[in-house]
Amino acid sequence: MNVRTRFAPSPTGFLHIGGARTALYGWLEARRQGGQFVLRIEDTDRERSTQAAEQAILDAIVWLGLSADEAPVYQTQRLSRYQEVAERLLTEGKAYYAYESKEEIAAMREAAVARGEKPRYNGYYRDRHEAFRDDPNRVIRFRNPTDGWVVFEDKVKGRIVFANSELDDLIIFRSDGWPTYNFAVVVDDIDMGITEVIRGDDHINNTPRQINLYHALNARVPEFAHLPMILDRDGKKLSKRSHAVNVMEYREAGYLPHALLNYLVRLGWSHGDQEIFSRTQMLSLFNITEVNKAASRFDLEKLNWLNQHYLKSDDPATLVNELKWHFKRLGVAFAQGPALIDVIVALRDRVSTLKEMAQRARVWYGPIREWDDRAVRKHLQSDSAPRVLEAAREHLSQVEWQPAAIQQLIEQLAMTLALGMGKVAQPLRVAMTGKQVSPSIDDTIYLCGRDRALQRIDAALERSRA
RNA sequence: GCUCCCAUCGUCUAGAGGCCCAGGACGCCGCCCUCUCAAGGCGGAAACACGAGUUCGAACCUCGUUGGGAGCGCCA
Repeated sequence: MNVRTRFAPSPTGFLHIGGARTALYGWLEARRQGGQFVLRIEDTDRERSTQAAEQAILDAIVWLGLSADEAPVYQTQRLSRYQEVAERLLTEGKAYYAYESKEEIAAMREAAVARGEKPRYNGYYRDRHEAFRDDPNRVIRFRNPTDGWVVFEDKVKGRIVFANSELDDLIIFRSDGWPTYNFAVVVDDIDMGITEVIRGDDHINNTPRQINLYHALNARVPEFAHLPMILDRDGKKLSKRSHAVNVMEYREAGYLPHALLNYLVRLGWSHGDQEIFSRTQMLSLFNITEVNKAASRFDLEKLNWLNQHYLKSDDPATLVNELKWHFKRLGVAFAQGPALIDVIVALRDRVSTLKEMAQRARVWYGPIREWDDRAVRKHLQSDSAPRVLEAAREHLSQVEWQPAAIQQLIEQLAMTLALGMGKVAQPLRVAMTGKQVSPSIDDTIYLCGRDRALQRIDAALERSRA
């Protein structure tokens, strides 16, 4: 059977990390089996849906590389279809008009709660067969079975059973003439030929109602896979407070899309002891039935590790564009300065994000922005510093401008001056960067370029005498 | 309140009755390497929520307790 999955965001905000994982799993599940992954924009909440949010979600999906196989479906463009299906249910007696006001319904709920019951609709219009009438409170409700059970085999949670007696007659068409979520989802999933519904486990409680709707429509019920939630580091629901929830904030923070994907795929799923998964490996190994049932917490430290892993192991050439993106955001004029690929190789063992890389690389593209006073005192204002700097200046003005040659020069310098490498490298390091931390000294000098390196030694000599 | 879901190191997880006095990874700690910081190498501390039951034998099966989470909208 041709497998079709979908990701169905509502355009009321950005794509958050939990949504990204849902999309990833749906994408993997469909692609692994040679099926299709499609998008549906659930924009029937016209109050809260925005064009900007929709675009932000689409952009994030593109950035992650979770491309859909077909054009997105928009619920707002399918109104006549929903009306048609609701009509059918009405004529078949499987749905009915109800005319309570919102206040009456609220009172109904309160009364139910007061009686110690679940807040539910009391079915007043269920058997009254009221005809259509032009009433601002007119809604269409689904005639849900009152007894029996709804049983389904969830692909991650296993067998789940609900008693129909726990359910009530849900509204499928609102008084404003738009369908409600549970109804639109079912009609869409049927029309789109969705075979596996993959979504957060906060939807488990909606599932029995939806299954009853499938039955009423004589449609084949798809399979369901309810994914556990992703919690923040404290085990609370993800929120702006904890850390970034917006996928695009991870790009801004310097994470690689495949690192994020690798992190997400391992959050709730595993394949033995394997931690590193390329897209291709995920595609062949992932199986939704192996996903964990329990909620998991988002751990930034592990994401950092993965991100650095890819920074270190990816072909540096493939990182050039991503680094440029971060340079632009920081306003770094990267056209004048060392080749980006050299910067990447020099820094990738030392940072865990591209943002950090871009920040640390600034010294090679512009003036030293700040001086570490401690570094200056310790390494520039030492007894040996002036000698080291002067000798280095002389030799650097002539040496072949390659890291290996520079390295050799410095080692010789240490010998000639009878100083340890620390006494030679540290003053130069502070001279080149203003700090006592940087890549290896040969790279640090090399990346400055000869002119800038010599100027910086002159400036450092000034400071060493200050 | 009612319904549903969940429960192995701090975190992500392996484990589908004996292979487990529980393995890997991140993080943490120590040592090595070293021009700084990293990276890397080596080593270490660290968990089966609790209680019954089934069984010759339980992290794995059953029941209960406790603790988390979700839902109960004319939101999705």
